Amino acid sequence: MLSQLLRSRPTTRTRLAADTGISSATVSRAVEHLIGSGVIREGGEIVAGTRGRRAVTLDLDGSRGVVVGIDLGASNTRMIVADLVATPLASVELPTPSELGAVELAEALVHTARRLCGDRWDLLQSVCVGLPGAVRANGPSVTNANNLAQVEDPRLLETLRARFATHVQLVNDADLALLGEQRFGAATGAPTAAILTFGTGLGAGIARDGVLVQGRHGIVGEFGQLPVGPLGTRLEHMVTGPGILRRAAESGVTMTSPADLFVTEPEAALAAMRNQFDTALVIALTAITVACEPDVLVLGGGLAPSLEPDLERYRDAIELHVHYAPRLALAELGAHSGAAGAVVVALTDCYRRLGVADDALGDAPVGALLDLDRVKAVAVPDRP
Amino acid sequence: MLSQLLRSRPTTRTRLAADTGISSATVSRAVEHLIGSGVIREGGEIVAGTRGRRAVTLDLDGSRGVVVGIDLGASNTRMIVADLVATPLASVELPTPSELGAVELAEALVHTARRLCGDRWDLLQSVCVGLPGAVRANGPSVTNANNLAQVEDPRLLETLRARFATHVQLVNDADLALLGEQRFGAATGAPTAAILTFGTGLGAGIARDGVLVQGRHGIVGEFGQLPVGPLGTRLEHMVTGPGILRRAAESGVTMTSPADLFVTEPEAALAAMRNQFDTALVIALTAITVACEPDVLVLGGGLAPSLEPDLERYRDAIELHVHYAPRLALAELGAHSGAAGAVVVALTDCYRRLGVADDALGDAPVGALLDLDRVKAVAVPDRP
DNA sequence: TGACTTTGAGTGCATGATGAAATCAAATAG
DNA sequence: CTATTTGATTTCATCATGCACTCAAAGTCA
Repeated sequence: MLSQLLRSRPTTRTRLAADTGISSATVSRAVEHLIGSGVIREGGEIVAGTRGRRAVTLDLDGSRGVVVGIDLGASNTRMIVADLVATPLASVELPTPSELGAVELAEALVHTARRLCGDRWDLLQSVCVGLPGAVRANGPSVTNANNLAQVEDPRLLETLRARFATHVQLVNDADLALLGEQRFGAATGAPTAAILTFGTGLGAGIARDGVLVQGRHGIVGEFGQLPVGPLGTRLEHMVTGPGILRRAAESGVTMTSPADLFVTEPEAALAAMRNQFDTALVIALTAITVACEPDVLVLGGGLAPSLEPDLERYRDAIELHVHYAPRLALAELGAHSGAAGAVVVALTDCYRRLGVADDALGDAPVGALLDLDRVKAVAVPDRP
Repeated sequence: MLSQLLRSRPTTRTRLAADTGISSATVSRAVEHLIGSGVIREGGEIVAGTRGRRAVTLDLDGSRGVVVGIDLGASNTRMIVADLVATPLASVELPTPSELGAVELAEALVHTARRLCGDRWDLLQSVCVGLPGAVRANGPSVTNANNLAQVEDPRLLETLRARFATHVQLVNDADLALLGEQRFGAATGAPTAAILTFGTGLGAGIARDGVLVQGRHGIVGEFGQLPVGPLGTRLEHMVTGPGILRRAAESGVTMTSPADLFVTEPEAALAAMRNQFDTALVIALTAITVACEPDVLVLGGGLAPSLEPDLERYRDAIELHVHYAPRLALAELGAHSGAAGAVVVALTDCYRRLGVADDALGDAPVGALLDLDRVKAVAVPDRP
């Protein structure tokens, strides 16, 4: 019932009846009940040019609660506060206080969230935090967080839960970025999609039928660990910044930034390195393709924009190997995809508690597009 | 309702009521209806030593229909006829008539099935055929069937459907082998599992939460196509029979069978080849692990038994790379896993039509274990 | 052996959800 | 201003459900 409302929001009683196959009588009664309990709200009437009585639009009452989405990156942290229909209310971007321990870090996050929420703090329904590590289902606990070790400390989650006093979920940051792009960015309309992020390490996320594929040990998507290079070099070291720079140094190539690899007319030594990069990248892309056959494969992270001119070439290479290639696309939300994805997860949590059927939770638009301009518009200064 | 019956078959009215939370009154009424329509049957009473009236056991009436599972391999074809509770009724193994065209091949299969079914032919409810190729969801059509090209001809499916006059499904053979092992073999109790089969080519199948992961283009699991070797050699060529023999010939190593690679004390040249094999295999295993994080990874196909002494070593290698490794297990059903999986798919199709909820279809035991001895016991000669 | 206890299965009745059809409401077309 | 169209609500009959009770069939114990 609510499920269909989410799918085609905003809608009307008549459309709900038609879409669900439930009789209009029952729909009316159910809607009456939902309005009574404050979940749904009647909106303005449609200005339709047709004859007959005008339908009353129905929508979730977004103002009944807020959620917080946090992307806790190795260097920067982004946070978005949104209402229950995904309207961004406030956002902030600040350097991650990586010098802090787990408890202090958690308290700093809560403090910032409190500032962003303002007088809506009491309406907080759910919080999701993305972090650069593997999230195991037991607890959950975090492992493999090489770039921000303190998030492996279980007291981080304990403190967050205690101070936020609501549901708090931890999720891998690449998974969140994928969710963000799926709902608001490059992978909209692609229920099965994957992402590959070139950050400090190589991250990947997979979603099938609108649901994240998250193993119990959180290692789904760790394609960076594949020992595909000569001497068992990990794939990760061949396509991410630090690895590229190290390999350049070993080969005696001067390189100030990994982006140098993508100049249009490279010298021989650089071209050889670029070749190795391409080979490794195609392996990663092919591996993801055969792992889940995504409709769209999103490329994100700092290096991704440099790859734009060659997307078609990569796509052809994949197709050559497996006779199919997903659409390759650059991340559209950029640095905000993680926090946007965190908002999606937090909203999904809210919707589940409202009784929305599981199969509808993964469905395409949770609501208004979370548009970037608006996120920026509601940005507040780092320190008050 | 039926769903729970499948989960704990055979059961009683009282247990059904307890398990589902539905009142015993409703359960009684529903069971009455199901018995009336012939789906369910009352069995012998439980001999329980407890006081009180004895419960009447309920079970699916398996004799109301039969299904046919076919594994159409490049060299051999296996077929199992089973009743609706997965009791094997007849089986046969015969060389694949690969010289035939698509239509003739289909008719030969139907002919054999007819012979196996005997007077139960009219009870045929569903047929599933496994074949060595990628099955696309549109149609479905078949691609990448290098080892049995005629199955790509759409007339194969047309003819099968026309002659069988029931539902006929085509599924990738590795996927079926996985299903077979999941229900009856090495991966029982592991709802998310994967298989890697070393046949003429390298096949793989993935199931998550008891459901096969089948992309629309059927290329999920094509890890054999990863270009991980030197000069872009495909993974497949480094771990399967033909590739091994060719590489041996190139290196000047005499090898009569790929199994020679696994002798205990190899010469230097052979050891080097074995090393390459191991490296490639670990890449494949790691790729599957990060693709879906299976609880069990089953190894099947002709070469699999040779790997037994080294399973622990491979497992350690995976764990080294991604800090988690699935249990590695050899296929238990051997050559029968594909046909057994085909029976599972055909049964699932029947159950779905009976109205069993989707989430119960993937649940562990569809019924009596399809035990191998019994399959062999009901084997009929190749030609009558 | 026969009354009692225990457990399973079926039945009467009240309840509540549902949908078809009728009714009320609000708009436009002519 | 009336007819028509479309949306929302109400009426009423139907049906599935669960509670409580009864019937059935077994063992227990005096």
